[in-house]
Amino acid sequence: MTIRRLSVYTRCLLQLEEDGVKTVSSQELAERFNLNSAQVRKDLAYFGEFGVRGIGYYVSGLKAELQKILGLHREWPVALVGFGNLGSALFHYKGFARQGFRISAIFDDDPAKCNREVNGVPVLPARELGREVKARGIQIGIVAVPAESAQAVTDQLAAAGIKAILNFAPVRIRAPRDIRLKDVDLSIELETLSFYLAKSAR
Amino acid sequence: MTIRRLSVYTRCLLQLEEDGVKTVSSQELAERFNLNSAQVRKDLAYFGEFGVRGIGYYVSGLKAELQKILGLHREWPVALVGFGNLGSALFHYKGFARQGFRISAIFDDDPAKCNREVNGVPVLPARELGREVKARGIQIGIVAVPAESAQAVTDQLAAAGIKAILNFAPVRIRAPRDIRLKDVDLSIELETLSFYLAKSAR
DNA sequence: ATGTGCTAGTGTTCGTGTTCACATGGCGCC
DNA sequence: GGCGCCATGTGAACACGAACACTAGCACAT
Repeated sequence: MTIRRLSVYTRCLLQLEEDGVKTVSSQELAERFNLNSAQVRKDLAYFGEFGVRGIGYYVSGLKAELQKILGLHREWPVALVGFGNLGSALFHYKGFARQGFRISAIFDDDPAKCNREVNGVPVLPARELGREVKARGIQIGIVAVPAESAQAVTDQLAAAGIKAILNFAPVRIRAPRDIRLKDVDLSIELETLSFYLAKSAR
Repeated sequence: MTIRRLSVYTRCLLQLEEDGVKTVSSQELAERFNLNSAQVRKDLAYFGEFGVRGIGYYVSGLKAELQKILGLHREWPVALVGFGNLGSALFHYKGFARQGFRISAIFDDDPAKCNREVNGVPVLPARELGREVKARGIQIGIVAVPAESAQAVTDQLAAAGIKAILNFAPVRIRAPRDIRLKDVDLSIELETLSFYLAKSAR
């Protein structure tokens, strides 16, 4: 099953709740994402019977269920490694906090950036990574360093006992099997776009 | 067919070429991405017979073919809208330039950021978007503005005749059917990670 | 209390994408 | 020049996810 869709639904439910909508049908949800209503129902029914026949789904109830499934009912402390352009963009990105991801420590090798606080979050030298990650019980790490240092950072995170890594560096990194690793390659997205442009120009 | 994989292959071939490797087999390629070798061959054979039986694929030849298929053999001028944290991160991101994507104009509504140049690229007020995009023949736009203004920016880009949009704003935006639209939602990626963490903690 | 309408849940069908296994065909060595 | 090697290319089997169409159940009106 595609977990991504659950995230999308959750996002949508948050919006609907803000707008004061009480119930929503699978049909309505489907239309917002060009999906099939049956698919929405299957996705949701997979985890339990959240809907009410004849009515639809109660927005706040469904939201709570999905958040629980996605593990968003709690706060996740996150370590951000790399505080360059991308790192600060991610740090200031509003979307993370809204879903319960709290960047609770930033690491960077540049001494000029270290040993100060940004919005109450400490920026620390990379050598303190292991200790801090353990001390703060951090399970998620975000890698936002240049390609060259991505593998070294990953190894450090792994050694510190992190459970999941979101990698923004444009290289394939290797991590122990028990660590969930997800790559976000910004230029791959652009490349698929250019493929379609090139094709239609052909 | 998943175009994403072609991008991934290309990335790998660039690396192999740098390392001085002349030929590569589908098996070797597959191992690098935990794929099936048959799948690699199918992906590649779909566009032509690039391999040599008994040998494998010539790295530089295959790279050139894939780049052509992906439209990476040429330069794509790109418009970047939004020059906040994320915008500058994207602007400085090395990966784009390497694949032929050249950000040739930046737009922002903040007058403090406008009417100057960054690394030779002009930062212009958003109201000039339409004119500049047309004048420069820009076909690809990157939306890196807050959620609130994403739709307005999209409409402007569409009116300016842009062909493809890469959207980083965490909202679903609507664009005319003939515009290729791709969303990158940074927190969805984190959410899938938290799903697996929450599951294994269960 | 009963019927009607609406929408969730679900077995089945359908299509796409992945894997398997084999035949095909260059290349080099004898 | 012929023969064997080895990796590609590809038809067939398979699996997974998406779409359809039907059934079940709740709410509200009569």
